[in-house]
Amino acid sequence: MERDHLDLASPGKADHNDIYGSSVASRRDNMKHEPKDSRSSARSGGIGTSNQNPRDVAALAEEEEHNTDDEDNHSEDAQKQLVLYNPAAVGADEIALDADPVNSQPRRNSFPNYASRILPSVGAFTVQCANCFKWRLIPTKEKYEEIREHILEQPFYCETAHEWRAELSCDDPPDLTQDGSRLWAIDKPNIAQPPPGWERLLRIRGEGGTRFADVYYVAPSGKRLRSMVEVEKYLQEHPDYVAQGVSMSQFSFQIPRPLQDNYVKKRPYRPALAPDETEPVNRITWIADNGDTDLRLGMPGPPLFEPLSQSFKKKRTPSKRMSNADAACKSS
DNA sequence: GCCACCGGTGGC
DNA sequence: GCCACCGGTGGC
Repeated sequence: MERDHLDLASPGKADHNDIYGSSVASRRDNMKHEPKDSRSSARSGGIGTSNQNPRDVAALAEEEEHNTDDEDNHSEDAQKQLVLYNPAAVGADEIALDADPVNSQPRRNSFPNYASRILPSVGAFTVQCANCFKWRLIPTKEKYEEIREHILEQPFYCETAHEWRAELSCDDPPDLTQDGSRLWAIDKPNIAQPPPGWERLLRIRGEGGTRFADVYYVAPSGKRLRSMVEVEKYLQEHPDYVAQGVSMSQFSFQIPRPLQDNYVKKRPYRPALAPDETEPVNRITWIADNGDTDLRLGMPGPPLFEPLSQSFKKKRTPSKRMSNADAACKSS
């Protein structure tokens, strides 16, 4: 069941697959750090184990900015400029990938220990052809959500893209490959499209945190809801939406998973937990952008897939809030 | 005071 | 290990 995500770049091995991707873009500014490339030889553990289950959906992201005040272990992207996905930069007129002005906005967290950090955000969406396994860019978030909703029953093929790319076929080179140039995450399949007028927002957290991402639903009123409990409550308080047909089944707070193995901090072992070998149906993978400023359609990209994780590992320093966590940890 | 982002817990 | 929920907090 487990397959190597690298298979993506070498179609032909996988079985029936449909993988979506959403690309996450973030910017890096500046940098005072000397470029280093200590990680050029590093190997990603994550990639090799990622699964390419036919049910997978993937998200792709550019690397987020590093904490500029941290040690200079962020390696090599010192001089990288922030790059949001820019369709014009692709230089291919076959596809116009929407750079989502909302999701592409660089975000900064506001925590002291994350100073200057810019968070990744979704910049593009991709889906894997179930026949050739090449990744195809999806022009809009809406189209992506539409495809994702029924991906299990209606696999995606290159031909599916004819709606926006008339000539596309499996003979064409992939729109992009998992070349280590950005963060990848495998999305969940069959997530309902948000109700009309509502938006499903995916917010990528900074690396090294306890969670990879958060999903929010934004109601037409602008109200942000962050759990099924909140949605339910909101609908109860606003029966007009229910009357319009909005139902709980249209909401899902499932988040994608980073391909990069160490993107999320591991939770300390809890002996009470039963071992669980079962792999969820889907896995997510992230690729960190190594500085390229565009999604190079059809271009192979550098062969590396080294862990961006190395550059993030030491980011988090203890804080007062962590001392609480420590206390909680010890007490349990 | 709001809210976006993060941590942590409990459950599985 | 993943998921769901929600409290806390700094910046605005």
